[in-house]
Amino acid sequence: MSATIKDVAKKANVSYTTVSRALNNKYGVKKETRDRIVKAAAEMGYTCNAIARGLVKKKTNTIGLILPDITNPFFPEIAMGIEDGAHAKGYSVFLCNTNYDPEREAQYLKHLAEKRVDGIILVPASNERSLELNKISESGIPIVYACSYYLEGDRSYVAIDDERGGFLATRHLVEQGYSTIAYIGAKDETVKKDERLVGYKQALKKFGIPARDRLIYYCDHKMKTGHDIINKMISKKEVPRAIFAANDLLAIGVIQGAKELGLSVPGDIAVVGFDDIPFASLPEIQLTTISQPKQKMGELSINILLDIIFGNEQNTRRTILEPELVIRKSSC
Amino acid sequence: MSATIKDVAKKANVSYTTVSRALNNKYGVKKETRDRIVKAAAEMGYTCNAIARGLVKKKTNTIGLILPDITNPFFPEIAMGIEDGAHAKGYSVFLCNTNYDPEREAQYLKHLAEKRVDGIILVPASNERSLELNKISESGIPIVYACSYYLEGDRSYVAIDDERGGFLATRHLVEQGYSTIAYIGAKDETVKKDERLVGYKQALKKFGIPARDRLIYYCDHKMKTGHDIINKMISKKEVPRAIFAANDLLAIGVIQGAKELGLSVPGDIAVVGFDDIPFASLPEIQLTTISQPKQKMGELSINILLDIIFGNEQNTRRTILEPELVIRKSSC
DNA sequence: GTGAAAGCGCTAACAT
DNA sequence: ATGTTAGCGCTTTCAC
Repeated sequence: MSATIKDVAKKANVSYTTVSRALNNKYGVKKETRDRIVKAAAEMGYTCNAIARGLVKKKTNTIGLILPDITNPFFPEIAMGIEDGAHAKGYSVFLCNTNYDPEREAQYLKHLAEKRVDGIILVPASNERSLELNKISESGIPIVYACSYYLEGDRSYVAIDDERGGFLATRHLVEQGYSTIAYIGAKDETVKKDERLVGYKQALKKFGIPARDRLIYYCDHKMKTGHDIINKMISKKEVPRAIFAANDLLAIGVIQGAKELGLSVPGDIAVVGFDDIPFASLPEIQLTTISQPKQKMGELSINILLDIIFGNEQNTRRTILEPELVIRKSSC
Repeated sequence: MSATIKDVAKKANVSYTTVSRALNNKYGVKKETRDRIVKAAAEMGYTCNAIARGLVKKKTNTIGLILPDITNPFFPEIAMGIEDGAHAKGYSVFLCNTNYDPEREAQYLKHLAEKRVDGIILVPASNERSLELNKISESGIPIVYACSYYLEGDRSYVAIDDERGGFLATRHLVEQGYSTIAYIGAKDETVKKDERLVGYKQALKKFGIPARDRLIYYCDHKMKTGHDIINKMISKKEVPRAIFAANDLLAIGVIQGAKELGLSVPGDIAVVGFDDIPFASLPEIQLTTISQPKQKMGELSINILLDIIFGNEQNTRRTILEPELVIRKSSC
């Protein structure tokens, strides 16, 4: 189909080794020859075959980015930072959207391994450590975990202190005078506890407020879920005075549902979210939330991964960033 | 590093061709032998090298997705549909974020060609037809254009009728009794006119309202820009009674800016957007907008591309979807 | 400064 | 039903 290095060689009257050298700007090619080769290549519309190169160099200049849900505005911010950093160093990135499905995550890991990516940035779908993940780790493909961390093993990660975030959010609500504070967040029955929930409980404990199970709602991460939960609370006549939602989408869903039910926020119910997605700051929403440095997390993830790939790093670099409470109207 | 087909062959006491056959479920391998091979492969943690396979098959099971800005919630919806469809058929997708930079788009096209992707879905950064694009077209890599179309050439595309959308938006504002209607949208001095602007002018003309240049603002696609534009209007004392913004992010920025300035929407100024991103429907925003069938566009794009790749299609399939006016409070 | 030859890990004829 | 051989398009020794 498209011209190969041999075609160019023929046209320029040199061996194809020389073409390779010339096109890769290596030493030992006379300027004159090089020019002739470059010209010939351009005329033929030669495009280097990165697949063939990858096969011999055992390096594809490609990484994989596995994340749960690209339609949650939190993730595009991170993905953008990663893609940007990767592109700047000549790397391409495979986008893998797991939809929070561990099985699908495992499939992606397998595919990425087959495609011989140079590294993977993984925002896990769950806290379960899949078999596939173990295989990848053994295979030697560097993985950087983003937005999540495990303390065991020799993993590199970039995350924020979720527990601290949960604590800050809850403390803020307590300080606003609330004592009936509900928590809604993703269910996670596996090894690692949900750190945000841990922070929530910690704050309650610190202020002498008993943590009640009926105030804790496990759910998924969608806006509609937040909306539905507040409706459920109403129908059960169990509407708390304040809610800490483990992500902004849930929180915005709660606000939406509340307003539809004629409840005022924060008048009837105070809401705090988590993430600080761009829409949280809209004047119409004004969501108090725990801010994550999204861009920085993206940049750090890719930089660390590339460091590992280039061998500048041991395969373990752990970074935990500080969450920040951003106070807006939804809680005051 | 990782085991190859030859290693497996040695372990299973067969030739490596047989291993290839067995692992690819081809005919002509005794069940017994196959089982032995599969077992050996599993024990050695063999992972097929898709790079090597790609080299011989001239097929990578990989596509490229080039889009302008993944942080604009319009695009993740489309990207999700595409990624989903691709994954279902065993394809991986490269995410390429151009940030509306045609030069960067050209770079991506080149990289994707080098990586020998089987096809490309392109949401163009501009209406300019780059040299790189011509090269790709010639090279035979199938391209499906999404959210944008050109009538010349033999291109496949999936888009909505932007002109019709612009018309619907503007007509709606006219019907609400407005006659001073501003347009804000991306600047596009190139070949193809901005169809949404064309629709805007068409509607004005139809209702006998003169189109005034000073009511037309060219800008980028960011929320902050909408915010800034309304401020600029105020300081020039040129605030129109209604604004048609060519995308929702701009529109939401306008609403945000207006509220900050103490203007009520739609009381002082009516706003209509374009895209119908998920946040447009929030009770706090209630943005009247032109809805694009995002998920459908994503699905169609990938299906058409795969059809072309599989050879079920000639390399030209054009789909133009209907935009739909969604009336909410920002305009009434 | 340039060329010849080997080989990356796989698939696809062509044998047997 | 299995093995042999020849590449895919490139980089990388090792010669000259």
